[in-house]
Amino acid sequence: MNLSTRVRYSARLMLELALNYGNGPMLLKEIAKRQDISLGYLEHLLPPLKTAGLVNSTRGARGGYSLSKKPSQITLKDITQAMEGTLSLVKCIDEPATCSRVSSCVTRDVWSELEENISNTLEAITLEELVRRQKKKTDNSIAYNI
Amino acid sequence: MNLSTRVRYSARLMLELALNYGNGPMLLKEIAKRQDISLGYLEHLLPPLKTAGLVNSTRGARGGYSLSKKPSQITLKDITQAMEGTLSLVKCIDEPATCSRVSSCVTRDVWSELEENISNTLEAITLEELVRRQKKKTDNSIAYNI
DNA sequence: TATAATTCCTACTATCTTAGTATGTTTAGT
DNA sequence: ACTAAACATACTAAGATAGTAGGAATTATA
Repeated sequence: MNLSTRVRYSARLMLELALNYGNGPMLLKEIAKRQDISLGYLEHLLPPLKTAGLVNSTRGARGGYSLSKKPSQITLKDITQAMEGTLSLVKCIDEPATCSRVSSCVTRDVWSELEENISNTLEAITLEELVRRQKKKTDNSIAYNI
Repeated sequence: MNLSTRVRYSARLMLELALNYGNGPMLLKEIAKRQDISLGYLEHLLPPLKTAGLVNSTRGARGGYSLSKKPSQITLKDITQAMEGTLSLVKCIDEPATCSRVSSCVTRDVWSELEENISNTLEAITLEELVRRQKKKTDNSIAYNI
């Protein structure tokens, strides 16, 4: 039950885009710097996010990335699903044909319930919420430093 | 976010022990047969379950395994934790020192909340509950076949 | 039109995890 | 003694994961 680096980094990347929302395209290079993630690796994360319709890109000089929806309309579920393809915890849920025990297996049922639970939790967290939290942290930190 | 075979098989193994609860030690060979899991692989799952204090074993001829507590006192959280060592989704929660961003990282906070959620869900499901569900399924299936 | 900055694309690699097999040792009942 | 079982250890094959490298395509700007 480990969260992949792909998903974790994507969440941080999307948070940066959300923080930048409304200010035009943002450079991947800047995101890489702010989040301390290698540019080369970040580049791998964009195609799935684009395919899922979560980000827009502008090519060429002065290009960059931006959210394709308002931060309030993008959830952690969207991001996770974009990166993993599915939220499924066990194969037999998406593809029942792969296991002959499906109809009688109670463990499958509970994994399915857990998955539903996770899905709902992730869906409840929007980028807007993350931005709100991040700003709160930053403000507190500044207040501390005065 | 994939559930390992170790955890899934362990849950099925423990369910069998729960179904057999009160009838003395159960043969791993029989569990292997009933659940269609290779005996050799099942053998790997027992040591962590024993270490976690979830099962007892009797060695030698007429030996086998049995639950070391009542089915109502063993949860899926116990089993998962025994097999994975931790429920942690991301390393920075158990080991904050591994990441310098810990204090300012809001994604860490939400992963932590998700983890808490999963933990609670797993803790709410006991082997007793699984047995209850399994018997219900079996009964329905029998009723169907009459 | 040349240049520079950027996204985009593809291939490669090294490491780790996972699932599984194989082989033998120890223990205890009969 | 024999047999049936748990227990222990080592090995392997396949796949996933995280990451690097190198270049192609696109576009603003001078």
